[in-house]
Amino acid sequence: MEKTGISVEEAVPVLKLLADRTRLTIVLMLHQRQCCVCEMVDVLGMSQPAISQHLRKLRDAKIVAEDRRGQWIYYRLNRETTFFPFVEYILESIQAEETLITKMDTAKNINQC
Amino acid sequence: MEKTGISVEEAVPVLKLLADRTRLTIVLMLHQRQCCVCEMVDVLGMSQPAISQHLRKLRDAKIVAEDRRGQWIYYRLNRETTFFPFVEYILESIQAEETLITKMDTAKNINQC
DNA sequence: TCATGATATAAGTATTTAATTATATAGTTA
DNA sequence: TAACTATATAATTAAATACTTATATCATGA
Repeated sequence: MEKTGISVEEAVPVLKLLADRTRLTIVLMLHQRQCCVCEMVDVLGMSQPAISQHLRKLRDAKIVAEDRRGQWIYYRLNRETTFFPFVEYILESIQAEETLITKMDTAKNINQC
Repeated sequence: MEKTGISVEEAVPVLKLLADRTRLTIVLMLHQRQCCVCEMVDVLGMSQPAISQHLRKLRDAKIVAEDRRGQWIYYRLNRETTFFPFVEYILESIQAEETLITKMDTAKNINQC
């Protein structure tokens, strides 16, 4: 059992951000592959501002990072933090619903991003 | 990397409960050994009702369990849940402050529980 | 049985949070 | 440059949350 060894102070804000169904699903999606916002909107069936606001929190906390490519902004997990192994293990402990991948593929086809 | 394989629905409420400094410290204490409420009050320097209310939430979610022994109620981690391995790994990923164990010992001496 | 100590519950409150709607910004293409 | 698409931000609001203080419960021991 490998330890990531982060402090309570470091762990709490990370756990807070993962402890929301919408954000947890977002990071689970990003654990599969990078995604642009429109895909998340489709998959999660939620308003675009809601998704953007969740992404801002995740970005501020450095859990995710963005890459702009033309019109689209692709999000990905930020692997450059001390707590990334902690986040990664949590994500790997969670079984994404079967439908998540299906929905991600569908979203990718609907949007041309 | 062994997977605990819990669902998003199962993970979110567990993460919500762990995503609080006080509760996370409580479960970190219980990961060391069982404790009674008065020890937690001492270690965390918080009011007894505040601790009791956190414990109720943790108990309702089956993250912890209680054993009454006379006047004292000892709490411990509840190992009988599907999500226990998930909780355990999170706790093992977090370095408890050096002072925590010291404080736990001191509390144990101050109270006769 | 009465006083005491340990813990739980209730009621109230201030803060945080996650949504919504409306609007702004920024890149793309005609 | 104008229209369009993708994304972000702002303002607002309802709900959830983590305390506080006051009180109740429950076991123990005089």
